[in-house]
Amino acid sequence: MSGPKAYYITTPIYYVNDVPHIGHAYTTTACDVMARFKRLDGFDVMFLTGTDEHGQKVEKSAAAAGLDPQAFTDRVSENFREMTRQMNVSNDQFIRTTEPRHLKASQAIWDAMVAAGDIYVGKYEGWYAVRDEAYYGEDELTVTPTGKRIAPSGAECEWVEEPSYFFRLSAFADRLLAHYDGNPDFILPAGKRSEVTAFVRSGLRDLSMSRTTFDWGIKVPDDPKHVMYVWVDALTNYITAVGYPDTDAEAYRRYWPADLHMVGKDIIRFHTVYWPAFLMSAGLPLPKRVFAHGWWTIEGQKMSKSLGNAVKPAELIETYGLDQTRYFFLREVPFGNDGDFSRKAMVQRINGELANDYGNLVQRVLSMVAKNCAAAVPAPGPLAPADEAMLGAARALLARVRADMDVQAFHKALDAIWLVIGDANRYVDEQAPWTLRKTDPPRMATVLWTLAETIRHVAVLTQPFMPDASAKILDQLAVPADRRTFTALTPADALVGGTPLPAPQGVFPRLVVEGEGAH
RNA sequence: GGCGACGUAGCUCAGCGGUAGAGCAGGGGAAUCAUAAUCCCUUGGUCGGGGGUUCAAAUCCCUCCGUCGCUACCA
Repeated sequence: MSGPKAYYITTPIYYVNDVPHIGHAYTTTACDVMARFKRLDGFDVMFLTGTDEHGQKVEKSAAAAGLDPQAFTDRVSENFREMTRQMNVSNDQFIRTTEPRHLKASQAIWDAMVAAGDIYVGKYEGWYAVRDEAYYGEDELTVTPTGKRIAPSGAECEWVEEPSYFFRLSAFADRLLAHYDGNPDFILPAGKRSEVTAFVRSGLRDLSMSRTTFDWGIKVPDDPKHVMYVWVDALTNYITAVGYPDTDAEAYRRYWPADLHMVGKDIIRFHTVYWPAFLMSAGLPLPKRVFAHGWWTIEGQKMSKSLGNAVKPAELIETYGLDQTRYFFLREVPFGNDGDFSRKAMVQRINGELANDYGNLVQRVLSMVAKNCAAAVPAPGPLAPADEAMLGAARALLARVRADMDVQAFHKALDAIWLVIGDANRYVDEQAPWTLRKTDPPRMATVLWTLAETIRHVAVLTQPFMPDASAKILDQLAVPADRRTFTALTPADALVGGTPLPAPQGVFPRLVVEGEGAH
């Protein structure tokens, strides 16, 4: 008994010290679209997101807030849960690295790496700025005439040594390179794979894996003075969530290795070098893919704390609408590239593509049906070549979109869908059902049915991107709730003439822009 | 410095050996079912500069200019 194929997708766990912004919402939304797509395509999906709650910064922030770290993280972790709700994200689990199960998993993978002989005791040394509580590289420092080392922040540094456990990362370079080579889609997009490969090829140094300078973290087994390097802890969340260290657990056997770790481009090394090396050491299978997406600029400017221009997801939803925002995220930029978020681009996408192309297509068709077909699905007569062509385009869409989604080419998937929407608008004009109404009503019914059936295909396929709006459209076509998966995209599930339809309602309102006004 | 990517119409980009493409923006027209939405036509580029290979180069090679990324332990 194999059942449906499993698909396990993860967001990074977000560092609770941050306030959720457009970047977090973007990553999570992309995963959500992927997860929804796979579910509709018949996969048994496990979709994980969560928060990373350990580390020195959190410890400090908690102290500054007058809370103990656990109480502090309990509070701020909620910000990210709230974001997933706001973005209508369908995650199956929300993991927190302060959960007991995660302590257990982290210590277990540590023990496994120790057992493999890949962890040893050494000392971590470097130029340390007490004021910043951070180490700096030699090349980052400026030396004063008196020989003092000054960090970029202006803090004075001193040479510090602390005992530390190390991971024998240097021993894994060849195996990592072999893995990249044998699995060309392990790191996407391809440009990122080249960077990582170049980095690994240049030689790997062993990795300091523990700290003794703060407490807020997972203790090293049998040596509680040491707290694990936060990335050991953080990365392990992906297997904690499926039951590790119980590798016989149902979820572990079903979902691990993960199909896709989605990450921002800033954390690609942790996911494509360290994490695979940890897993190799522990004797666990590697995830199938790590996809590194790009960053958003805001109105052409980098997001930064000093500029205070971070965009909050809630504001986007409030201003533009939830599905509109989700659509924009995945349509505006080739997935993997950096992109710019601007009000102008947002309005252009919403009005041009959602309101005018898609929304208006649905509206013009459904209102003709409502007025001229007794508020029921029209009954088609014999299909003309133009009708067959229209339906052929709609039915060919799934295969096209699936191929694009398989490589996270969200923008291409949407592009393909919009080509059919364009075909449909063209078909309306060519067939001119408003003329057929007077000259050939049965033919009008066939045309309107063809259009409704085309829209059914489109709406089923836009569900992962815009769940609510797509549902409204499918509601207006009276498509039963259990006939909305991709298995229904066949002639056997085509709209049936005579099915009563509700009154049509607009789905994507136009945004009225200042200065545009009504003419 | 090293490695790499990119530079194509006003904007965003596709094309990656066979005499330049899309979307949006701009201009003209058609239609009137529809959220004044739609459809058709159209203006616009010596494909960063120079050199080379080839019957033929945005497309391959060299070089120059410009932009950007990576070049490890804050997460």
